[in-house]
Amino acid sequence: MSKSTPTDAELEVLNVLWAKGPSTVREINEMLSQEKEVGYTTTLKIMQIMTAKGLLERDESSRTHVYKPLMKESDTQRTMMDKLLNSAFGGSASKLVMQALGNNKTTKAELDEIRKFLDDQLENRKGDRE
Amino acid sequence: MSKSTPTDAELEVLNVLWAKGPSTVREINEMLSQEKEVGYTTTLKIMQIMTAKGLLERDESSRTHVYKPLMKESDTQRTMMDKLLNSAFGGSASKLVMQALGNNKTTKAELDEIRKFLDDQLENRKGDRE
DNA sequence: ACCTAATTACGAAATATTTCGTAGAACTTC
DNA sequence: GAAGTTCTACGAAATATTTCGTAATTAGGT
Repeated sequence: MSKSTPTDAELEVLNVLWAKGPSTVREINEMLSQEKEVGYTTTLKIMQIMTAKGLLERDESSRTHVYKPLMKESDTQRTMMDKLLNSAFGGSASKLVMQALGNNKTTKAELDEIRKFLDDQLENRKGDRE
Repeated sequence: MSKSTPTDAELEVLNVLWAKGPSTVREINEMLSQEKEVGYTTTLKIMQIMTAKGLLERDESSRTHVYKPLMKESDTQRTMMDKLLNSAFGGSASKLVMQALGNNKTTKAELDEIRKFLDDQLENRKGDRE
């Protein structure tokens, strides 16, 4: 049983929900409209499908339904990462990480942060099998 | 102009080509068949489409055509990384990296390798704006 | 009550992707 | 050179995703 990743349109909806918290279709559609042309019923339909799939849950107590995501952002990120890792990087996390940091305009602050994180990780492995 | 990412089926073909070098449809199909059921003409069609899209080039000098990728593996990895970065991580490479390394069973050897890489990166930024 | 605006439900078209069958050409073998 | 095998071309079905129009319902204002 491996989790499925949301489609592109679904992910856009999720991003708004994770950022703003539970929202109505209109609220989501207004956010998305700032980025691109998208009809109200298009957003509605996507969200209805997501609800049917179990990606969202909705509160129908008022006429205007309020939706919220059923998965945590970090879990979804992990699932999508794993997919990319296996499909494009042969499962090698180090290759992926180096690609992510390589030519990119990652800031020094970010690099420092990652290094700190890495030191922690290494620390926590004291005693592991090498 | 932002590059487009290959579809799942296309990526599977590319992975074989990057690993094995220029190959025939039969060779690709045999590799893919080790992983999953897939008909010969299915693989053929995918590769024909990829050629039409400019993802592959083929040598037709012999009856059995020989295909090779037109993009480097690393460029494709980067394009796919960027897409994931922007669609699921709000553009934050550090979040992505930490997600990749976090709960994962990344080996100590890999972590060491990444740290080395990171030190190089930081070294190369001496004199950058902080 | 009537009109208008907002909302949901639903079907279906449009697009993208994946799969495969069939036909015909090119090569092999006997 | 006939029969069988391997290959490409092509169309089309199957599936997945995205988009939107229309109809019905509800709420609010006048």
